[in-house]
Amino acid sequence: MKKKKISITDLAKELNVTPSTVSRALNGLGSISTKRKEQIVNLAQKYGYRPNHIAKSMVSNKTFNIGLILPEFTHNYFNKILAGIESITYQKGYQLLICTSDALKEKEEKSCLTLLDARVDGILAAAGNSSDNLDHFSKIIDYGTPLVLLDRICEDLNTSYVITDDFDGAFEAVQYLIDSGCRNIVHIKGPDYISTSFNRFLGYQEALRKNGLTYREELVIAGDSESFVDDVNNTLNTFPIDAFFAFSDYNAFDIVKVLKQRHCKIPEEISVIGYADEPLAQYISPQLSTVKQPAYEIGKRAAEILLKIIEENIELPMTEQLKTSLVHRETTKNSH
Amino acid sequence: MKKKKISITDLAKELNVTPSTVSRALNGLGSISTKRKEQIVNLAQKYGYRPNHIAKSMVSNKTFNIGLILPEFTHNYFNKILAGIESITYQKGYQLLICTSDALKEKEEKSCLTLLDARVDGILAAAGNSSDNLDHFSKIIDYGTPLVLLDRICEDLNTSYVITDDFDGAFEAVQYLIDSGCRNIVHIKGPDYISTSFNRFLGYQEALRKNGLTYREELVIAGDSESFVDDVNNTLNTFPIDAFFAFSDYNAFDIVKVLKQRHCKIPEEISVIGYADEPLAQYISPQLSTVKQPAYEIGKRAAEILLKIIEENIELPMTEQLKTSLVHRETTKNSH
DNA sequence: ATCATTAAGGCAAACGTTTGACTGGAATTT
DNA sequence: AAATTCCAGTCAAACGTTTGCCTTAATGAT
Repeated sequence: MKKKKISITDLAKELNVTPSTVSRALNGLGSISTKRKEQIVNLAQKYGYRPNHIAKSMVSNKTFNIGLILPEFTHNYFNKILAGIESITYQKGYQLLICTSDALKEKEEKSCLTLLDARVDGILAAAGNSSDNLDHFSKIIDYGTPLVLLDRICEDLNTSYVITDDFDGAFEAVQYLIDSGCRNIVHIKGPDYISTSFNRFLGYQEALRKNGLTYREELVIAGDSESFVDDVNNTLNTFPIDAFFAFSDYNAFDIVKVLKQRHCKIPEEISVIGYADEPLAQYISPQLSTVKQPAYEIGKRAAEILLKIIEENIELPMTEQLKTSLVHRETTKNSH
Repeated sequence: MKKKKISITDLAKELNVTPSTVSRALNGLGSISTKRKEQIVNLAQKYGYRPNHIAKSMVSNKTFNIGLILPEFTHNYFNKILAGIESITYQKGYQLLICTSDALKEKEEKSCLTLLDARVDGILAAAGNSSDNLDHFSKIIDYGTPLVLLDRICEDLNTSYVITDDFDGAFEAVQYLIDSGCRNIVHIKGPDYISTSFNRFLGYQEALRKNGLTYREELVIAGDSESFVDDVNNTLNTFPIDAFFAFSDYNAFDIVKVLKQRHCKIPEEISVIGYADEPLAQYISPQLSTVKQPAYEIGKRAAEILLKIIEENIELPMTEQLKTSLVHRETTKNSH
């Protein structure tokens, strides 16, 4: 059975002083005689007094809790983000209240309410891919709770963001492919309504354009399609493909599998670049070249920004863009 | 700026009733005329009233928060535990307050205090270190907060446990290797200060002993050493090795890589068994045989037990031991 | 017409803490 | 000696909610 903890009032009674005196003694505020203070501190020590954060929250309207909404925890990407966030919140004395959304809009909405009800001081959220509509987040903003969104920009939502430069990451990857001699580069595209996948798509196009290669719609395949593997095979049968740039590592894994089945030489005949640098990338054979997102850093920066907003009462939203880096492994040729 | 949320008192004022009436109307308790009730509910709706959980906690002495202490989140094992826990707590309307300990006793202690200070309804913890001093956990017990420990039993601590049998898991794995004809079995050992790795080490030794094989210190390699890959190669050069039993899948992956470089036939010449069944195990080639820990289940059961203790006010501790299972894939021979 | 019952809702305390305003007395200044 | 300052504390309200007890008025039974 949960025992009643000793309270400031209990201490006050035992010493025949008022709770205010005890509070001030313990917090070192107001003026209290050294003798009294010592007496109070000693008694608190003796009983192992611990302040009640809940009661504190009531009066201060501050919980030192940060809400975190992530789609799931089974992907390395989100774990690293979590680890990054935690490194900051721990240091600053905040606790993390976590919610998983399973990338379902419904659960995401519910999580927002739950966290708001819990009166968290701020919220960090990575919107799942399935929600093209982010109204539930505007509820957070309306209430005035600081919000930092990870990974995806949403034009309509006037809040802070920490994102990686998807355009640039994609551009760099495709530029590398071109530099290493590839000319017929397929892009595996993610859902259109997600800013990240759209930006990678744009980066792909821009890299082609800048190098005088024409963009061909036939060389773009939807990565989330049912017929994905078939589409890849068809494209390989129809065009003289020499490279793939995929929206995600998982798509890239599938492509490597297909190419191995077709006894294609990787990377001599066909190069492959993925996106995210999942740990798997290093373990498959050949090891996957990929665009590395600084997940830990993203979490860290997002937490830093959120706490800055909370503690310095900053009103205007800020956006921070982190750099990706191309990891050259075994599915790409050396560029000249 | 954080806006003040509408409170029960605000609603009460606007309708010239008392807060008690509003509270009862909203909770459907006490007797209130249908008209009044409707009026109150409508107004609450209009203003988007949301109850303040903090205030509720003050009077009920219940937070609907569960504290969670894990060493880290970058390993799949703990993520799965987290996912398992979350699946239960979400369903029962509890929130998770998470703390990472980095397997440091100091942080672990601090986390205990933090969670206690936050007045969580219960705590789930996976102890990270092997120190026999678990005073910080006994503090939780002393205060009467329900506690379920994961993964590791501590004799002195009279509380509930959900564990897997590392000794047994290791024993079974090594027994399998012996049954399939291996005699010179290398063990890749985890850090000494982690009890799980130590127990697996003991299981390895016991399996050898029981089968009349002598334990040889030279066949034990530290998995976390800088020179790990060199050590493996040296051992392979020096002894007629026919199997590896690794403390973790990641070590096993590295070994497979080394063996492939040496053009060793797996499993004909050398067998490999890992530990944990990381998702990667199925993606590498050959697919890794490994000891599967039911991580998701562990989390789930631990959460179930904790909530049972909390909600049914159960006093006596319970221990549940979950079975590991050997997953036979492509890095082990069939046993006779 | 009288008494008992009940429905509807008010009152106030409680949870643990903080904080602005106040007070009584001692110490200091003029 | 009177006026001023300062120290050490007290008082009470506030945060938002719940809940046991009480009051009022209406309803029903006799």
